[in-house]
Amino acid sequence: MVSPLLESLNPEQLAAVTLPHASALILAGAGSGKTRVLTTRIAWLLATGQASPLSVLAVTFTNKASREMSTRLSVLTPVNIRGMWIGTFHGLCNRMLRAHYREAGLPKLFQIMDTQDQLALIKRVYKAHNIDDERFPPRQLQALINGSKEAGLRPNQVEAFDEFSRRQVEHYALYEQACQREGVVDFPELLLRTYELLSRDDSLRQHYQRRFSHILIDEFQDTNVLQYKWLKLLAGPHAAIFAVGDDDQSIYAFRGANVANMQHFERDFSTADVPVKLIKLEQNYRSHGHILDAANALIKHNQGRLGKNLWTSDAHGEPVRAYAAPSDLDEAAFIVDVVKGLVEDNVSPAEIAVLYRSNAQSRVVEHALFNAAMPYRVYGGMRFFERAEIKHALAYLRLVAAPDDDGAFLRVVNFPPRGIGARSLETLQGLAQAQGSSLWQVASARPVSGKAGVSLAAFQKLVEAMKTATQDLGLAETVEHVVHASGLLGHYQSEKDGQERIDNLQELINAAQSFMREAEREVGAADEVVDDPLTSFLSHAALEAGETQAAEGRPALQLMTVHAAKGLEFHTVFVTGLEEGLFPHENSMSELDGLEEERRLAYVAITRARRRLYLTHAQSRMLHGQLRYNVASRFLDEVPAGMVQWLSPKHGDFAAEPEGLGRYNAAENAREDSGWRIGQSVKHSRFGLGIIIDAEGRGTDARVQVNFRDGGVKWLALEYAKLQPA
DNA sequence: AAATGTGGAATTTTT
DNA sequence: TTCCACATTT
Repeated sequence: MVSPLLESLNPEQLAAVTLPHASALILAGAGSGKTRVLTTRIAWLLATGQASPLSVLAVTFTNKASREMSTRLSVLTPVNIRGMWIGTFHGLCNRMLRAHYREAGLPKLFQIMDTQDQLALIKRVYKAHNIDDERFPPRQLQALINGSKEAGLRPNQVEAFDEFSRRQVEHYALYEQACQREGVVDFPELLLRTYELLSRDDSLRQHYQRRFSHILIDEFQDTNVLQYKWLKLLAGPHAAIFAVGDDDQSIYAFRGANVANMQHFERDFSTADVPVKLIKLEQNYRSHGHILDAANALIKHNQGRLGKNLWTSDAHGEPVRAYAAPSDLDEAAFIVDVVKGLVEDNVSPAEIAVLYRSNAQSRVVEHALFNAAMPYRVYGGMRFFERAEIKHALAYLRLVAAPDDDGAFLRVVNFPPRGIGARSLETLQGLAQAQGSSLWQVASARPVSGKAGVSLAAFQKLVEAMKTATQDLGLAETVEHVVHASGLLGHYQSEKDGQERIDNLQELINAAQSFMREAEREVGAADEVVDDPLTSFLSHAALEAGETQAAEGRPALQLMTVHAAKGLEFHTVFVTGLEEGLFPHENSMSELDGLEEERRLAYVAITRARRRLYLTHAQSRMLHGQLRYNVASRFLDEVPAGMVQWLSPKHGDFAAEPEGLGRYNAAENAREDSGWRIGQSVKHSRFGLGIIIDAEGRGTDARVQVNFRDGGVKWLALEYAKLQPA
């Protein structure tokens, strides 16, 4: 019964799956069967009787990953995986806090704030304490709060360097008071609360430590300091931690991910007699050889890797292609051309991805695709549960569940408009602040005079009526009732372009329905859901923001950032905008380890491709309303020339080939009489490689402006500067 | 309370 | 350029 499970695993995968009970670090390269190893490991533990479902805890970062793990696991094992804890860090922490809310010092119905709610709360705190939001930008405080919490620091533990940061820490403390008063928690708070709860409460900690003898973590390189501490705390003296990750795919340092956790792991989880076992999965089952060669060559330029080299038993496949476009428009046109050819060769557009470093780059490509009538889908942007109409509906639901939620109160007290203006709300907020109570309480206790007071009373009556009416209803019916009774539906019906919002509200009712169906069917939090469906649904809405777009009917070309592509794979991949300043991004240069993270990002991009890979760059690009001339990315040079087939003159040296693919405008062409032209790559004996971005003067006065890769932008007199075509 | 104007910023992002 | 938040007007 074990052997079919282990069939067709390669020796390293087999070793990882069947490791004896001890902590292990699995260095799993891109496309090396990481998820398979993780799920098979669990199935093997169950099959051999080494673990019961109750003793397994599996942690992921995204809901998608945790769903995939559950799905794949249920195929691999006959055992009912209900009872196993599989989820995201935040989901699991939420579960623990719901179960032990009293010990954690939280109200029973505490609500989870998403990032938007958090920012709104910060702004409210500012207003209540007359804090200047010019001097202290709310977003900056938000970053400080989240950064501190993710490092495990409360306000009294944050070090202040100067007057400014001292004030900021004060604001952090005020924010915490507000959270506590309103019974709301932000994302990092879920982690930190749980961590503090477990460190404080010995019997609780021991309970979980005894229970979870097997802890498995996916994407370990993405853990932050707090998550690592959390794992360390939860792993009792006898737990085996199975950490799977890839240091070369660490691309989230900017949001606190700490690759060093991988190094610390060996030190922290080795016991006196059993060292942490390290296994490398280097055989890649995704890409053809040439693609892997390029990826390996690129990532070799990084220092301080744990060290890994992907290989495949597959064919070399097609060469990696590169293309230098004169402009971003031409780059897009090139993509459209190639995609047309691929589709004719029966490659599904859904199997083709256009990757870029930043979202702003999608526009030009979208435009070209639109004009070519090619279906495409852009990932990223507004998520379902983040949409205004959805948040409004959820706010009504939150008030029904817990009326002291000021954030929810303010969001809908005058939406749809019912004549409660800013001035009456300010009075109300002043009173609440003075009495340290919620807006709801203040409004109930002291009727506000005038028309607004009447509306306010009507609003409270409305919410109370909702509560009564939905008392005995199921979740979906509750949502449906609230959507109607709140007047949201009516409001959008009378709006000219409200149809999409109405559809979304309908979709929210559907979401509630499938949420209940899911909970009844199986997995995880079922008990809590039965206990209090509404609170569970609200937590679900906060923790799982949903898809950005409904899936489209016909297959569409995939457009997304490189970050969003992590974990995915495609037949063909275009890595676009490979230009200095864009990819690697200029902002990364000033960050510690910034360039190396950009390189890892490029590595992730390349390793998404199974069969065909295009690397493109544009010599000029419209950015922030300004035409910019960029030098080709150093990453292009870091892939050895022999591995790349250039479909254009390398780095777009169009001067050497006047009949080339360039399409310069007349104004630019008119300027050239010197043998040099704008957009041309040049080499300077001292400044190195660059690109001509402007020119002026004639004859002996002629000067050109060059953007050097390493030396910035300089004006050079052609008569004296020793410029060479590069 | 909607409509219009203005200024400023514009990697990457999950929970 | 384009998007957003915020302020001012109508």
